[in-house]
Parts: sequence; structure tokens; C-alpha cells
Amino acid sequence: MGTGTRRLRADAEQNTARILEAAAKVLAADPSASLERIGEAAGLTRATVHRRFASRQALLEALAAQLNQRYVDGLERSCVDNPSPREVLLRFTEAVFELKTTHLFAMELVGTDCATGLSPEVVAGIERIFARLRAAGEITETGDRWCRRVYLALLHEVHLLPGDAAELRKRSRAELVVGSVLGALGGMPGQG
Amino acid sequence: MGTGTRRLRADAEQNTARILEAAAKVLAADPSASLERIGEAAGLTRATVHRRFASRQALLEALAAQLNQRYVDGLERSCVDNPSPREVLLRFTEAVFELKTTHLFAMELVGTDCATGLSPEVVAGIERIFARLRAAGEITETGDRWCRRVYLALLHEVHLLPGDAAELRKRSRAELVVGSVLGALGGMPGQG
DNA sequence: AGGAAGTGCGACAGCCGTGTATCACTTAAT
DNA sequence: ATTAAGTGATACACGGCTGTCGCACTTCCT
Repeated sequence: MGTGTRRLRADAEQNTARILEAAAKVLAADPSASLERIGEAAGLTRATVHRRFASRQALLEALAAQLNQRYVDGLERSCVDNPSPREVLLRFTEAVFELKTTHLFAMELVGTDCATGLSPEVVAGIERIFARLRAAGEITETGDRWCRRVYLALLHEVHLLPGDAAELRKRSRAELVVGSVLGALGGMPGQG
Repeated sequence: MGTGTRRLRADAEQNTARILEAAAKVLAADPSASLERIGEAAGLTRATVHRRFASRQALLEALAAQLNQRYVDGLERSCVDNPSPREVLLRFTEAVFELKTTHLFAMELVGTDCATGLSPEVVAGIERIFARLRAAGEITETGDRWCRRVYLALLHEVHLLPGDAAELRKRSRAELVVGSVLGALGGMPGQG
């Protein structure tokens, strides 16, 4: 997937970005929205969408690839300064919350597993966090896949939680996620 | 929604059941499967599907209604003999696992909330279980909606877990769900 | 300024799902 | 056994989305 295709003109490249952005927004509201609607939301024509992405499938894959890239960015940014594993999880959770607002559709598209489109690199990164949590005694569960799935599931549920929910009065959304996950995986969520 | 429509012939009634059953199976594999495929799976023609259900929408609603009924059945059966709240949750979880095998599509259709089609009766039933768990000191979280969502989310994740996963070596799927949920909601999951 | 790249517009063909209707035939009900 | 109900088969109209043209026009690049 390198820069094998000869480079696009500057405005054209910008338009592909617009399309991806518009697709993320429109598909989040309606997963079966037509390319027409996506193009419209991008201020472009359906024909142009087809010029950038040969098929609907190609557009979806590009969307998934973009999401995976954001995931690895989030993972890297969560690890700078070598904080405690719990702090890493907290930072990463906040990063994913931001992704939920812009890439909600793509996240449901790639799911929570390699088999469904989530990058192996991302999977490994998340599981590494839980390995560190385990080494630090924050959790007792030993299944990497299980830890990751519980985490992503609870993260998603918190995202669906209304902003004024009682659970969020004293702690942030990320803190609620981390506390719940550690509790679910056999830790002492109350300590901080 | 009573028996307002004059009663069908016996075989016709049986066919509606076949259609619902086939729809549950086919749509679980492909949520956007056509009525043609559903009818085929039921051993019937698309025309007959349309005779029983005026529109695709109507079929989906019937599917959701059937699921809600199974939910309340499961709730009732979980409460006979007045067992401990934890035991109630365990029984109900097992009932839902069975539903996952037959009504997977419908469950994702109705979601985890009244707003999306889950019956208020079912919501109240589930939240009642958690109120009892709270009264018994098994959990500390106080938000009914939050408890319910965490529960259904983790239940779903366990269902997705491969049957030979390490987490299931010493405890059943339902026990894994209950343990994880109680931990996530501020309890001591290790106790039996 | 000149040429190339990109876009808008419109049109077309193809496909698939939905919903309705008709008619001959089979089946349950009493 | 007779009657009404239900079904299969087939056809049709309708609408929507996809993918691909061609052509005139605008925009960037150098």
C-alpha cells in the first residue's frame, strides 16, 4: 500500500480526506447510506467519490485503515513518559473516546478482533497494556483476548452512557471505564 | 395486539412460526438477507412471507416481540423458588445464552434499551435483579441503567468467546459473566 | 500561459429487493 | 364431500444503489 499510485494533485488529495471525513460522519448516522449522500456531505459528486474509491468496499477499507492508524497513534501517545500501566490505560481510553466521536462507524466495522479488520498491531498494543497491568497486580485475569474484549465492550457502553449520568458525577468517563474493567478482571478498582 | 385478526388455519399458523424461525436463523448470518432467502429457508415462497407479514418491517417487529416474550419467560423461570439474587442472575444468564443461539439477530435489533425496542417489562425485570444484588451487598453501583448495560455487554462478549477459551476451564459461561459483572459493579466477584 | 489533472453534470445499464396481483392448485376444516 | 382458506408460481411496477461513460468546464501545476 505504498505511494505506488503517482501522486494526486493537491486539491484532489484534500478531497479524498473530505470524503473519508464525510463518510465517517454520514455512515455513523446511517450505516447503509448511499455514496450519493456521502459525496453530498463532502461537497462533492458521487462520480468523484467513485474516482477516489473504485467501489464502496474500497471506501470502507480505507476508512478501516485510517481508524487503525489512529489507534496506533493513540497507543503511542499513551506510552510517552513511561507512566504506570493504569495511567497508560487511562490515556488510551481517552484517545479512543475521541475516536468514538469521529470514527464510530469504522469502529463497529472493524469490530474488536483481528478477524474482523482490527489491525494485529493494535490488538498487540492493547494486550500489552493488560500484560503490564497483570504484572503490576492490578488484575488477575490471564486471557489476553478476554481482557481486550471486556475492555472494548465496557468502553463502548460508557460511550453510550448519557453525559449527565449519575456514574459520571465524581469520575470521568475514562476513569469509569478503567475502574469497571479492573473490577471485572479481578482487580481492586477502588484504589487510585 | 390481541387475537383481533380472525384465526388462521392450523397449517398457516405453523408456517408463520416457520418463517419467524427461519428469519431468526438467516438474519443472524446476514442481517440484510432478503425475504426471498428467508422464505426459502422456511420452505416457503416469498409471496407467502408477504401474506403473513405485510412488510419487512412487520416481520422484524414480530421477531422483536417474540424475543421480548422469551425474555420475560426467562425472567420468570429465574425467580421460581426465590433463590438468592446471585442465583437469579446466574439462571437468567443461562436463559439469555440460549436466546443468543436462536435470537441473535433480534437481540441486536432490540439492543439494550427501551428506546431501541427492548420491552420496558424486560428492562424493569433486569433492573430489579440488580436492585436485589445491591440490597444484598453484592454490588455497590447504584445506576440501574448502567448496571443493566454492563451486564448485557459482558454477557454478549462471553457469548462471542470461543468455547475452549482458558477463562472457561473452571467456571461456566454464566459464572464468568456473573463474576465479571459483579466485579465491574463494585462487588467481590470471588465469593461463591 | 499552456497543458494536464480533476471535477460537475447528465445519462445509461445492470442489479436486487420490495410490494402487489392473478390464477390454478392443494390442503385443512366441518 | 364440499367449501373456504392457504399456497406456489409467475409476472409486473417501482424505486434505489452501483458502476461506468462522455463531455464541458474549472483548477492546479510549472
